[in-house]
Amino acid sequence: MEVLDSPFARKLNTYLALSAGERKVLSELHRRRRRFPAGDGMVRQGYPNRTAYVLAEGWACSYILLPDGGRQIVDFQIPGDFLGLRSVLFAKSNQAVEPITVVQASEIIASDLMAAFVETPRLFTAVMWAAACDESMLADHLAGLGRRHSSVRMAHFLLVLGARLHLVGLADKAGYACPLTQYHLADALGLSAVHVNRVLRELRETGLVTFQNGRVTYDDLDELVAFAGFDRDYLDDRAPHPRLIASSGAANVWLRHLREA
Amino acid sequence: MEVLDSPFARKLNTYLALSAGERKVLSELHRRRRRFPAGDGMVRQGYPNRTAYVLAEGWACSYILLPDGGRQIVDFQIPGDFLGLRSVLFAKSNQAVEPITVVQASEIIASDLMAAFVETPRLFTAVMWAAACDESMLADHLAGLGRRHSSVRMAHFLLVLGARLHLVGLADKAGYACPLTQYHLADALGLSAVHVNRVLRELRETGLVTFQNGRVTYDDLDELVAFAGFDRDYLDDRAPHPRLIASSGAANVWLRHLREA
DNA sequence: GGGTGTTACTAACCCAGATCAGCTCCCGTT
DNA sequence: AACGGGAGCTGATCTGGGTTAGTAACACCC
Repeated sequence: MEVLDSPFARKLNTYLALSAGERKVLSELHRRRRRFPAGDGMVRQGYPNRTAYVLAEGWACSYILLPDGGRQIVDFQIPGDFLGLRSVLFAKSNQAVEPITVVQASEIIASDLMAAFVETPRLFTAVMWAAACDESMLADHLAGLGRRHSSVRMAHFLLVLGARLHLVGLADKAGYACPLTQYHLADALGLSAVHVNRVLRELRETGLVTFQNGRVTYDDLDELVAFAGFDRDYLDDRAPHPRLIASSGAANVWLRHLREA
Repeated sequence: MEVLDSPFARKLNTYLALSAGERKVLSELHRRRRRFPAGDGMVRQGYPNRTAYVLAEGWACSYILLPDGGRQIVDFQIPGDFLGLRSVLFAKSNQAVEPITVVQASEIIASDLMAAFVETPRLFTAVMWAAACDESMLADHLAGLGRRHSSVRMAHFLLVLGARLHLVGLADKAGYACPLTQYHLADALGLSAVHVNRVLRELRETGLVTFQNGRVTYDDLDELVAFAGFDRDYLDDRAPHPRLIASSGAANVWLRHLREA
């Protein structure tokens, strides 16, 4: 199989096989590259911002700062993820975005995106699917914070992250490279950094996963999956509805209606 | 000011003043009414489902069932809210939806919605805005679960709910009618029902809010807002970007491009 | 080569909130 | 009138995870 030129294309391709033409259009969206050094805010909370990006390389996170100074990481962005979509739509975003490593991102201009959709309507379906998928993961994250105990929450989180990275070819059955610090995990999982350390030790000592030296290594994947109550079909079940694929995309329905009008 | 005919129209109208024609198109979407008795599942977790609804009357909630039997309520749906959008897009939804009271909902057929967008493109902007707004509230809920203590979490939650109900004319400065039980609050806020009771008592006894007999009453709104660290402009800040309004909607950009193609 | 910052890691203690085990009140059934 | 079930409410006890207060290892920089 041909190597796809960007993680974004690779991700979209997973459930909606893209034609050569569609891939070309996609790659043209990636013209305006920008580089962000690690740690510098890309989007600030409460400030207007008008650009969206697609992450090409590196990791970032979006978070909410609370009045008492605490922060809650809402999501991590990995290669292939959209970034700052909300801040284009809203006058102010309630979230801030910060690169974790050095980040390479392609600036997406709304009109370019629209034009791309027009040229290749199936891209619309694919992008909508990716967005809906993200929201579904957000709900899952929320359920973990509300109802899972720390070690299960951690185990589940590491597995979801692995599944997402797998989609863009950055993880395999053995594990994945992970630039997060224990502080990032704490802020994402609603725990203290101290407790994150305890939980990671526990998971390591019981032979489930090892989080160390910037790598996550599955020590016993089956046990880990069982312990976390992780749905093995995690991302598969979020595949677009067969009907959508069969009709070659909602965008086509849209287009047909437009032309009849 | 004229009374708008549905909560959905009323909500969309708040930030994007709708013309009479647009309102008419909207109301036509509401033709296929369905009634759901309280308690019966409308969408089941893990089952395919192909219909989306707009809630016209009553309350519902969407939740995730965890392997250990716990449940986490992800969101409450109040009149004017979309419902089951995800389950149209995905083969399976990871969430279930259940009416809390008797629910009147309008079945929305994808092609009707598309047709409506074509007739009145600004509706597209308005609906996208509402969807993005929901996602932003989801992130806020998540932050509460991760980083707010029980009483602040509760206070904040009751205020957000009030703000949402206010948008559709179901709340005023004094409070609002609320059919939720303490168990609902527990499952939404990640607490035990016992603790919910204690927190509600505390808030009542300190003279901030009273949750009783199916009503939420603000006893001291200013104090409550301060205590919860609630952003007074909560929903205002989620207004669409001025640019969107000025250009009379993203959908127009979209349409223009389509016609040039 | 010492100074300063960041991340990992640990132990001791404490508290927010869970769990358990009851209670009452209300409303709808038979 | 008796029954049952759901919702609200409360006290006693326990515990998961927070907080505080450190140490150690490794950067990077002057």
